[in-house]
Amino acid sequence: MRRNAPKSVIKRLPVYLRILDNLIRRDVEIISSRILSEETGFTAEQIRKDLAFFGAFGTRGTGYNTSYLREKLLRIIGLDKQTNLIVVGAGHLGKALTRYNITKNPYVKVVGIFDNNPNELDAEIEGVKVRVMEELPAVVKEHDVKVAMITVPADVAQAVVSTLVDNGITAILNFAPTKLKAPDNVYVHNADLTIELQSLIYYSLEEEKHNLG
Amino acid sequence: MRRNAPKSVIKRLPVYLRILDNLIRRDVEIISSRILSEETGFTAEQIRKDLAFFGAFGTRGTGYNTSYLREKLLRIIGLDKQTNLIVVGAGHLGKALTRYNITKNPYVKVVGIFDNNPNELDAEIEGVKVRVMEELPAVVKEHDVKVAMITVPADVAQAVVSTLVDNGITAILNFAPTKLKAPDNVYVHNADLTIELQSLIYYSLEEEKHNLG
DNA sequence: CATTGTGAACGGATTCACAGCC
DNA sequence: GGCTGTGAATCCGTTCACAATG
Repeated sequence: MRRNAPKSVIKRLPVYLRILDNLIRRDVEIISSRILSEETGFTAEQIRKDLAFFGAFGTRGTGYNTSYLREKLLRIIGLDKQTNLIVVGAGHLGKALTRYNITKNPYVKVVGIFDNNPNELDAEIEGVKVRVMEELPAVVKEHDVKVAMITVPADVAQAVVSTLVDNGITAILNFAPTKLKAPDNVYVHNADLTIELQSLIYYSLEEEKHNLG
Repeated sequence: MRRNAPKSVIKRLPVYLRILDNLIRRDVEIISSRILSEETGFTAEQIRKDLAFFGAFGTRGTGYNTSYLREKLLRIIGLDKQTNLIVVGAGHLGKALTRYNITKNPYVKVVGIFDNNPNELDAEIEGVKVRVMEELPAVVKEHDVKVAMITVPADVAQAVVSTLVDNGITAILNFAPTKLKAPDNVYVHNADLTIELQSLIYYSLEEEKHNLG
């Protein structure tokens, strides 16, 4: 196996994939790093370096075959086979995320939604029933789930993480506004909307200053 | 005015702010960078550098006064005065985000939600009525809105951006899975959940490999 | 003497410049 | 000739080490 891929590279791969999907839909068969650069906003060199990190996928003088590159990227990201995931927290955000990724992503399937609030129980979201936390281990086992999204309140998020880790989850997308502790062999990514929004406010004021000055 | 703050620093400020809020709630008056480091997972040096970028807020030998530092951070981020924002796209995600930030964030207020889907119109989310796009300019003007969140489908997102820019919006949080073009004096931040989820899948497989090997 | 604030060293990611190849 | 692939140079953020100071 090669050395670990930089995080920055991994975050760009899904962008390439999406653009390739669009290109293929429009029957474009070959694409250059320069055009990809225009579509993504990343530099052409950066795109070539990103792709070259995983292998030589292009043809010098010509460009990249869109279908071939797409296959490679699907493989690299792990989207060449079905990924099952669970959502913990069936509030508004949890429901929206469930609908979002079921409808937008053919490679990824939500196989369980969990919440201990009795108001949410037995609701069905896109055909997936909301279950109590006690049923989590069985669902995770049955569908060999490794990936979870957390949309519970901050004060219970850490307890949820422990449960997830105990049940063999290896990657967690955390929407709860709190720092989570997890073992080294579990990858936690924070997608904290409060932080995004507050940074945005900072930049809105920067722009305003700049536009005035 | 000082040089531009690195993006990485700006993304950490809201984290500090949240922890300070917690500390103040627990009547903690002084905090060291070492303790902040434990709470955030960032290194103590990094925290000191981040804060020092904006000024000398601490006391050598003692630490940082929590209330004082909180005030400073609120000021720096721009949360010392009310920020009004609008949400474009009243689908599940748009509604969830509206509820999320209204309930979680006292400094920030959603003053308008817009959608041209007649099914969504006249619905009320946390007391805010869903309006047609035609009403956007009036609402933006009335509440001096500079910040917008976009949760419309990818194929209409660029048109929405144009409308927003024309109406004086200077910062956009984009949840639509597409790259948006905007003038230099408008800050666009992509919060693309597809990308987050796909990167997560990559890491879940990395962890799995690592745990096996 | 504990802790901040900071110049210097380091490291990782991006950009440059060009060699390699169709 | 045109575009990929890549070593070298550069840039930028983090870490280190320590001087400054209440």
